[in-house]
This record gives sequence, structure tokens and C-alpha cells, in this order.
Amino acid sequence: MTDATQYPPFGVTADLVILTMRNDELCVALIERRAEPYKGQLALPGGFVSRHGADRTLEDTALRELREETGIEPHEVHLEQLKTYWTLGRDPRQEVVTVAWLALGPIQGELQSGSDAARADWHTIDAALGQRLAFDHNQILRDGIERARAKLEYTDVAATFLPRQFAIADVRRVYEEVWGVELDPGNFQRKMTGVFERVQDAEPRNVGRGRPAALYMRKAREYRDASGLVPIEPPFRRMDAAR
Amino acid sequence: MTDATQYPPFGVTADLVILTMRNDELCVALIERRAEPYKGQLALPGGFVSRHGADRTLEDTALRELREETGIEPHEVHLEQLKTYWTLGRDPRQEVVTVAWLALGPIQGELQSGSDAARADWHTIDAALGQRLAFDHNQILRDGIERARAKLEYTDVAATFLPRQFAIADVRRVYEEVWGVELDPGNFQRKMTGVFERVQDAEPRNVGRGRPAALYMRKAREYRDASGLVPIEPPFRRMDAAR
DNA sequence: CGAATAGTGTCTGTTAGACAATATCGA
DNA sequence: TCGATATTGTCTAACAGACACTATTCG
Repeated sequence: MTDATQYPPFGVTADLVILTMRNDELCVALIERRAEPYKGQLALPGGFVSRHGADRTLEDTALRELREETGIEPHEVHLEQLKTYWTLGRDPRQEVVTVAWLALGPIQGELQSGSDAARADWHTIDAALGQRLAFDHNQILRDGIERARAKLEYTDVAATFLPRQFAIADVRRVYEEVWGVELDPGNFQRKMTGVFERVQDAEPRNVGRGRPAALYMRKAREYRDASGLVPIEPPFRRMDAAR
Repeated sequence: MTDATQYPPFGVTADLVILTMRNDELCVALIERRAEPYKGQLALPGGFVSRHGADRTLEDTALRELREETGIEPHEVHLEQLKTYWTLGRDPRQEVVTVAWLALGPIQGELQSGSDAARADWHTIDAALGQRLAFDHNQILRDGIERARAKLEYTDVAATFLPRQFAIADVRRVYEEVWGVELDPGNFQRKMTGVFERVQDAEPRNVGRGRPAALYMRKAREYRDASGLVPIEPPFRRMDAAR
């Protein structure tokens, strides 16, 4: 660390794995690259740190990219740092270190393509991983999904996919889709009612057929860790599948 | 991402949170900085990526720094990426992004100071966190310890602190020290014998008084995740304290 | 022998998971 | 009414935690 200037200069980007549920399917936001390298291929949205010194932290860059891409306000999503990626020659233009972020939210509308994207769209996880993405974005996407899967087990992160008020069955559908399993509705209900807070007033949103569900929201007062998530009790094991 | 060269150049370092047990105390490796900034203060060991293109991946840098600092061979330690840190002006010389790594191992000997360090020594966690470290290294160290604590709960990572063969009580002492709790020896025994593999031959290493303990090692064949750790069964809860 | 540590047995309260039963809606 | 979904009840096997007990060493 004696003389920093003797070491090679890097570019630093923040790339985003933005996941949401659309029609009960787990989807990821991808852009189509407008420029080389990987022109025309799909990639995770992202961009370089500190356009004109606007970013003061790594998170600023991630939040800015998130806003540009989805038009969503930061407080509506869960955002956490995922992992950092670099291998020699990973980007042919110059050495680029990418700090990947995981963003989860109830994002409804269509996406807006930023400056460097020809278009931006939602893709199901299977469709996205079934093709070659730009750079090492296949790996980043896999890591992001794995992180989300793991966090369902010991946090209330599933609720970040849902609007502010939701039914327990909505939470269950998130688990079922993200884990790819079927869960027993009865047992799930019991476990989760303790995790969330019942909304008393609120007319029961009456969507489909069947008995209307009570609405819940995330508990505000409980202990949250640095990531803003509430730990859920001992284990919600991935093996807890019905049948 | 249109023109990478318009963005500011960053230096990239790998800094290490190297934890080990010495005299049943959790200790961290710190260096005393030889040069400005923070000259004379304690800091996590680390260094810039790719001195003369020697590093082809981020992990290469971490492994190289680890070897230089501890003289330890990579296969003897558990190494995982922790988190990446940057805020504007974090390093007064130039903008530096630091990829922090967590290294856990049964590191016995003294430390060798690298080129940029006046000296390198082991410090207990309390001593290290009780003073002002260079840069944002207090935060990085706290994050590293928290990661280690969390991983004890659902992996066999405790064994990475120990030599290849160990007694169950050794594992228990790791949990007790890292979590700062007392665990019931009997119940701990039962849970952990399933996690590890008994070494049949191996004369019972006879250290202190009392009945000599059977030796165990980590299971080689079981499923290991990408980090090389074996998941341990449902929950080893932090609350599982005795008394 | 007694002190110390390793390891096993046993009991009890809790809980996960299976599955049945009830509640409340739309058609 | 039926079909669908929400919610609660019940049972059982497993298990965590408390704690007593046995095993094996050293001094």
C-alpha cells in the first residue's frame, strides 16, 4: 500500500439483480446492451460509479441505477450487497470490478431503458438462465437467486416481494415459487402469523373465490438487522415441503 | 457503460479479516502501518490487486496477501469473500475500493510483516475493537466477526479453526468463545457427533486430565456448498445456551 | 481416593408436519 | 347448493434442553 499510483486503474460498476414476482413467477430485470462489448445481448442493469462525483457511497450507485431502471423509490425495495466480481480481462475495454447488488421488491410496472440499454424487460428466471448473458452475469444472477432462496429460510424477506399489505397465502406463494416446492397451507399459516402483524381495519381485499384472507404487514417495531430484515424464528427449513 | 474511460479510476485492494483461536481466545491479525495515511495505526492486512499482473482473480490477491502475512498455505484455511467497501474519500491518496475477505484457520505461528507493515501481530477481538483502526477497518472487522458468528449456526465452519483432527470439546470451545456463551457439554456432544466423522485409529491425544476424548474430522464426502462448508442440521441456535 | 473431563441415559415440554375439520366467500 | 380458499384443531413423532449418571484419565 506504499504507493497506490503504481497499481493499475480499475473501473467500478454496480450491477443489479432485481427480482420481483409477476403472475406468480419469479422474474429478473434484464437490459439489452446497446453498445459493445456483448452488443445486443441481455445483461443485468448497472453502471459505473460516480458519474461526475454524484455517488458518495457504493450504495448510492446501486440506488441510482435502480431508480433509473425501474423508476422505483428506494424505500420500497430491499437492497443488499451481493458479491464483487472480477477476473483478468473480464471486460475487454479496461479492468472493471463489479459490485453486484440484490434488489427485491413489489415492482409492478414496465421497465425504462437507461442510456446504455436498447430495451429493458422482465424475464422469468428460467428464461434468463437458459441463455448466455453478457459478461459473467449468468453467475451473478445464479448467486443472487441463491442468496434470495437462502434468506427466505431465516428472514421475513419474502414480504419484500409483496405490497405493503398482503395475505399469508401471498407469502406462501412467494416461498413456493422461489423454492420450487409446495408448502402445507395450514402449517404455513400458523408459523407466519407470528412473524407478521395483523392489519385490523383494512377491508378484506377480495380477489378470487374462497374465504377472504386477513391482511398482514411486516412488523415495524421488531429487531431488524443491518439489512433491514426481521429474523424469523428458528428454522423455516427448505425441506418443509408438503406431501 | 458506453465509454468506460470517462469514469474515474479506482485502486482495488483485498483486505483480510484473519481470525484464529489462540489460548481459547478469538484473535485477529493486524499490522501496524509503516506509511501514511494512518501511519503507525493498526490495520487489517491487505494490498492492491495485481502487482505486475500476477493476480488473475480477486481471490488470487486475497490468497497472496494471506500467504505473505501468515505463511500459511491456502488449502489449510477457509477463505470467503466478505463485503466490499467504498465511500468517497475513504482513502486520501486516491479512490480505493476494498474487497474484504474472511479467513479462518488453525494458524499457530507468529505473523510475518509484509512490505507495507512495520509489524504484524495477533490481537484479541476486544483489544482490536477497543481502539481506532485505520480506514474503516473497525467496521470491516465487526462485519467479519458477525459473519463468522452467523455461520456457526448453520455450517461446520467452527472446525476450520481447529487442526485436522480435533475433539468435540474443542469445537464446543470455539462456539463458546465466538458466541460468548456457555453450552451444555452433553447435548453439544450428541448434536455434533453426527456432523463430523470419527477417526478410528489415531491414538487419543492426551492433553489435560480427565477422560481422553475421541478424535473427529470434517466429513469429506458430504455435500459442501460453494464456500466449502458443510451445512449442519436444522438449527444450532444461538440461544441454545446452558443455564 | 478425588478432581476433571468425556460421553451416555433419561425425562419433559415444545414443535414440525400430517391431516382433518371448520369458516366464509363467489358462482 | 358446490367449489375454492382461509383458518383452526388435533395427533404423533422427533427433538431440544435440563440434568443425572457412567467412563476414564491424572495426581
